[in-house]
Amino acid sequence: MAKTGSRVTIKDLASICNVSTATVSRVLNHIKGGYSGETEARILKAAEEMGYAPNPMARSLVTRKTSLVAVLVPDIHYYFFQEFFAGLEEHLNDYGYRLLLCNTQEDSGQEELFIRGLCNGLVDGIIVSTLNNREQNDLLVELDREHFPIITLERYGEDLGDLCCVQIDNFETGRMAVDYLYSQGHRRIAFIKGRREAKNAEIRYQGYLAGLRQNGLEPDESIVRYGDYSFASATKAMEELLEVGGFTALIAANDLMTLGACKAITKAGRRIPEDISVLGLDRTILTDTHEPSIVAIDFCAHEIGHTVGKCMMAMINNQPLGEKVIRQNPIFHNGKSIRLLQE
Amino acid sequence: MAKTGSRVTIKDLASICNVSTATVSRVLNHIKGGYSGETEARILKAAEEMGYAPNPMARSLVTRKTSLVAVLVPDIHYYFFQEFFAGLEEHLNDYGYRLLLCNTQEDSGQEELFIRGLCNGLVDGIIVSTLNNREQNDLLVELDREHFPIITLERYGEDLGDLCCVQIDNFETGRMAVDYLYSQGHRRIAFIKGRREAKNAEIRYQGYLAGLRQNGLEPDESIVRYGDYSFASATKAMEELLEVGGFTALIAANDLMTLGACKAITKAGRRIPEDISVLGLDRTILTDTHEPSIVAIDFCAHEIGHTVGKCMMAMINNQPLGEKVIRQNPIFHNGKSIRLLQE
DNA sequence: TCCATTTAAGTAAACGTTTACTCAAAGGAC
DNA sequence: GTCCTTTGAGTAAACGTTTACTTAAATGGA
Repeated sequence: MAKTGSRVTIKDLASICNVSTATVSRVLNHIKGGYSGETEARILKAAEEMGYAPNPMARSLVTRKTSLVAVLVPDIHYYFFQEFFAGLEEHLNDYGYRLLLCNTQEDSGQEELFIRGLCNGLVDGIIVSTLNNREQNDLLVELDREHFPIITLERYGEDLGDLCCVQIDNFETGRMAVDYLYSQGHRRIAFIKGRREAKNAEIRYQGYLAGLRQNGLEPDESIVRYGDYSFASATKAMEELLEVGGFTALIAANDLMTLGACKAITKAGRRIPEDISVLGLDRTILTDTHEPSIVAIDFCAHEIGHTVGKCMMAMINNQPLGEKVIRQNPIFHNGKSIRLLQE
Repeated sequence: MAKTGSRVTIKDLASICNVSTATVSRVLNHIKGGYSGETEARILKAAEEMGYAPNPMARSLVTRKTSLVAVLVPDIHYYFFQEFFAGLEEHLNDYGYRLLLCNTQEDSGQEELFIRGLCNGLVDGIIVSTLNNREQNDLLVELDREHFPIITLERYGEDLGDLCCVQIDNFETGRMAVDYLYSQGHRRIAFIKGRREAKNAEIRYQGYLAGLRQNGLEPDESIVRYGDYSFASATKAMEELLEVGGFTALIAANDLMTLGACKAITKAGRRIPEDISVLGLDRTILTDTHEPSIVAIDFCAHEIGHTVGKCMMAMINNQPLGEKVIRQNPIFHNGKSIRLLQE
């Protein structure tokens, strides 16, 4: 029984049970009406015994739904995308959906290739998560206009039309970081930014500035440096900052730069957090396992995954979506305790 | 032109070009013969202009191939699986294949559910990677017997039949680690093992023992401890080892335990590597970014991905596979330099 | 008893391809 | 001119479902 590979079809069941394929289909899909309880039991029993499993291709061909969703990420090595994917999968599996994972390798040419190859019937929807902002939004907007379910993550641009965009609250992230350090008594807070071109990095910096002003502190560009998100770039930036001096806390724009900064600090013989407090934007396994332990802001990637999953199911089922832009609040993460800052 | 969402079919092309669907199909699939150059050009032009894209479901229904492969991993958070997935994707994308990624969450019940749901026509093959060895191998063996393409990673058991198993050379990993430390002058080498139930952890330990004997060293159980692969377990194990003392080097069975051990060492006021040399089995981003920098053995997950991709394509195309068990040699990784130990 | 309604099905088209088979015309050898 | 082969197609079945439409029998009310 339940032979896994045997190709028993709905026709086989029909002929064995002396009914039509229509009846079998109705029973198997639990469509009410159109058959007696006796017939139902007979068909169900036969299906069970013969190990019937529906052919997803045949079904999809007629229903025009595949129960497949594609997720495009720039690079699965980023902790954020791992968390995001896990949350999304958790949500969509409940609806019988499976996920195609595609690494675009931060190349928008690749991205377009994937999208064009997937949107024509293979998947019911596409989720595009971008590392930073991308210019090439036209294709997405066009698909969206044709009512093909598309959701983007952290994508920015003037021409996004009605596209459903889910974003991290980058501004709040930066503001929140300052707030925390201020509450710990810090009055001079250095900042290591992300790439100049990165929109979200810029927004985090704006949040940092707002946080300073809100607490009556004067922004000072002499204790702000650019990095390129890499470990080494932050080490270098931190060395420069240490020469300038005059601050008691540091905010770094991502996890790798946080670690890179820490290296420069300990190398210089300063202690964390006694001499300099370090706060990382983007809590990941790297910041979690770091010694000495550091404070970090959690981007709630797992929760974002759930949110996106919910939106995607709504779009696929043609349900109203409410607002098109959803902003996920970051969570403040200090050692083992996690709490939501905004209710 | 090239309207992405419009559903132009082969029939549309046929009627516009005044040919049959068969001819269109032949042209589009580059099947030689059956049409003139003039006809070919006309059809190709129309297809381009109307933005024709074949319906993958309809095609799959008749060809019985979906160009989809499923990858089951216990948890995508493990660096090994990220690397593995990236390598596999790189390889299979070249053949027009896309990957379904499924997190089994280290639960063999989940694993079975996924497999049963996928093997009936949705994917052309399944790759099952296991964190440790699993008992429930029957389903896999049965599918394999029915010639459904299955490849397993790091799976162990008596009853694996003709299953294609790709494995890390865990034995060599342990042996190699000892060899390196011996070459650096160490004569007393401690070891933190993985879980007692884990087959691959046990094999690594056997490699460690063999490495000791091979170099004329006497194994000493007093400087061997069990961990459970977690950071905390290694910190605890290391604290115990430090009390025992009498060693100058340590080998830890994975990346998290390597970091956990380092924490205990620095907390105890000992320096790395001056007082104690640390060598990690499994090089990951965690060991890469650790300060002070540590030596680690790379499991070549990316390369394994390529190997598995090659095997999978061979199985799908009914080509001979050669040996069914493939063992991937680990690579020795010291800071930035990587070199193969065995040619 | 007669008519209307419900129940329990069956029929057949449709989804968009691929492909085995057929076939007519043209070309070439003799 | 006849026969064989090649070329350039067309025909239609098949893949395994779903579903709109039809139908016959049973049920129920008056």
